[in-house]
Amino acid sequence: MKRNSRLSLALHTLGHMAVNPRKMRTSAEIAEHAGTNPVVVRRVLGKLRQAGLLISEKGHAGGWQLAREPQEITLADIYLALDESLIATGRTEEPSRCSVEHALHQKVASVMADIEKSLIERLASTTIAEVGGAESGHL
Amino acid sequence: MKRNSRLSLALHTLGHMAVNPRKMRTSAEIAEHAGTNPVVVRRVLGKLRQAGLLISEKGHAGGWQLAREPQEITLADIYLALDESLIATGRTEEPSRCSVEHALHQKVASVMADIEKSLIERLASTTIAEVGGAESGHL
DNA sequence: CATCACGAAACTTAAATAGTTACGAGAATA
DNA sequence: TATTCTCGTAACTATTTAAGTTTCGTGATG
Ligand code: FES
Ligand code: FES
Repeated sequence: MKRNSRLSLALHTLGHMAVNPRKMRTSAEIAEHAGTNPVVVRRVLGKLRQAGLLISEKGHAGGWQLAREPQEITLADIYLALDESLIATGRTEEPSRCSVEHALHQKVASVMADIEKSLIERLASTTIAEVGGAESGHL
Repeated sequence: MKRNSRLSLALHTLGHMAVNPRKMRTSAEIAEHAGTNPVVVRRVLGKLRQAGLLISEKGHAGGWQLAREPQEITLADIYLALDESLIATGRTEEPSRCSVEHALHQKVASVMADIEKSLIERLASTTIAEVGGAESGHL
């Protein structure tokens, strides 16, 4: 697994959960499907839990589950829960003494903000129920 | 200097060039202003030269210069010349056997493609002449 | 022909991310 | 109550990517 895999992992996992929302999944199971490590899974899903998308329980019958109906969870919810903006705008800049740099940064930051907003709108139009759709896979 | 600084460096440099298009700048001068290394500057500007935005010349009076008028160079030109998509869509995926993953990837890739197109349109609406604008800075 | 600048290759350093190990806490089961 | 299962978290290692550096060759100028 490579870079920026957190979003992929989250989307994939919740896509499967949408197919079978009642099933309790352990991080070990999920990790095996995703070809990664249980701890990595817990790290990523932990953020989704913080955002109120997932519920986790400890102990014997423990594991992970959707916190609400699949129709009520959009791709934007997942994207925002991870707060790792795909739109990388250079970096956080200190106040530059150079006016050209400053003007540029203003312009680019403004464009990027619009673009991210538009990205979120697009993602918000699809739920995990739709994308997990007609599926009877092995997870 | 950190990550994804190539675009920043390119924009900043061309912004200054737009203010004073006749001046020949050496990579050493540019590097000093940008707080980086001449070789890094040549690497980045080299891509802009390949894209036909800049001209470089060797020798005594050598250095870098705009290949055309500042009014004819947009931020999109620069972005595209570097071809380092800010929109990181997970990664190049091998054909996945998992239909959920496949559906997800299709959806996300489609959204990302739209978003990038829209980003380029936005960037194309500003030229470096505009952003370098009313400037008499020290470069 | 000496100098200056780019071009490019090779290498080193630094940062970010994923992966791993390890252990504690809570919940169900026996 | 003891055992077992699973999450939560911290600390560490490994991998990957980008930036920075060194070095040498080439062409142009004076
Ligand atoms: S991974 Fe999507 S199915 Fe097992
Ligand atoms: S850096 Fe923009 S002015 Fe020197």
